[in-house]
Amino acid sequence: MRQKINSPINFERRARIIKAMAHPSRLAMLHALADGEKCVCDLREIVGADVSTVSKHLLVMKRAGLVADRKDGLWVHYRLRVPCVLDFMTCVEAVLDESREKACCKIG
Amino acid sequence: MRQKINSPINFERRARIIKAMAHPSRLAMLHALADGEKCVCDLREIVGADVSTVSKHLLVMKRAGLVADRKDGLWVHYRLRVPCVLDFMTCVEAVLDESREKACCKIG
DNA sequence: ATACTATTTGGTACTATAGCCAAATAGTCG
DNA sequence: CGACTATTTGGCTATAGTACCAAATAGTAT
Repeated sequence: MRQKINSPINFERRARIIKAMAHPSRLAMLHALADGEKCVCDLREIVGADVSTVSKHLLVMKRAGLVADRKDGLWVHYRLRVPCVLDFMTCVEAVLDESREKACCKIG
Repeated sequence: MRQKINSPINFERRARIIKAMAHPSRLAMLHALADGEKCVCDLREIVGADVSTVSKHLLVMKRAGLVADRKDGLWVHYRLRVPCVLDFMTCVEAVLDESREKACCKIG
C-alpha cells in the first residue's frame, strides 16, 4: 500500500536520502560516479580525505540507496544507483543563480 | 566568471542548499508552499513544532535561497523561490522504490 | 499607552555528524 | 604461511544541528 505523498513518515524517508547527499565530499563523489564505477581509492584521491572518512561517507550513501558496491578482489567498486540525483544539480544551480541575481542586480 | 562544475567550492555551495532541504519538517514546508505562500502560523500547524523552531527552519531555507519572505502586517508570508526543488522528489521516490525492489523482490 | 497577536532571537541541553588515527578484516601473491 | 594492499570498523574529539522555553521585537487595535 502506497503512502500519502505528504505523510510525515514519507518526509522522513526522503530527508534521509537528501541528507545523504548534503555534504561537499559526497556530492563530489556522486559527480565522479557519473561516468561509471570507481574504487574507494579513486574516490579518496578525488575528495582528498582519509580513506576511513571516505569509506564512511560511502556507507552513508549506500545505506540511503544512492550508491551500490561490488567487490572485485581487493577493490570495492561503487556506482550510482539512481543517476537522476545528478539532474537535480541543474536546479541547485538555479537556486544559486537566483540568489546572485537578488544579491547584486536588483534595483529597489 | 563561471566556476568549473566540479570545483570544490561549487560542491560546498551546492551542499549548503541541499542541506537546507535535508530535514523532514523543512521538506514538509517546501511541499506545503507548492500551492502558494503561507504564513509562519500555517506552517507551524503543518509541521506541528514550536513556532520558534519553525521560524529557525525557515531562516535556514531563506539563507540557502530556497524560500523568500514578505511581511504583511503582523504576518510574514513565505514562498518558494525556485519551485524546481520539488521536482526532485520524483527522483527521491525512485531511490526509495529501487531500495524496496532490491530488499524484497530480487532473486539471486 | 495598554493589550493583544505574530514572529524572531537568545540561551541551553541534547543528539548527530565529521574527521582522524589505530586496529581489524579481507584478499592477493610469493 | 608471511608480507603486502584495499577497505572497513572502533574509538575519540570537535563541531554542527535541533528543539524547547523564555524574552524581545514588531505591528494592530482600543
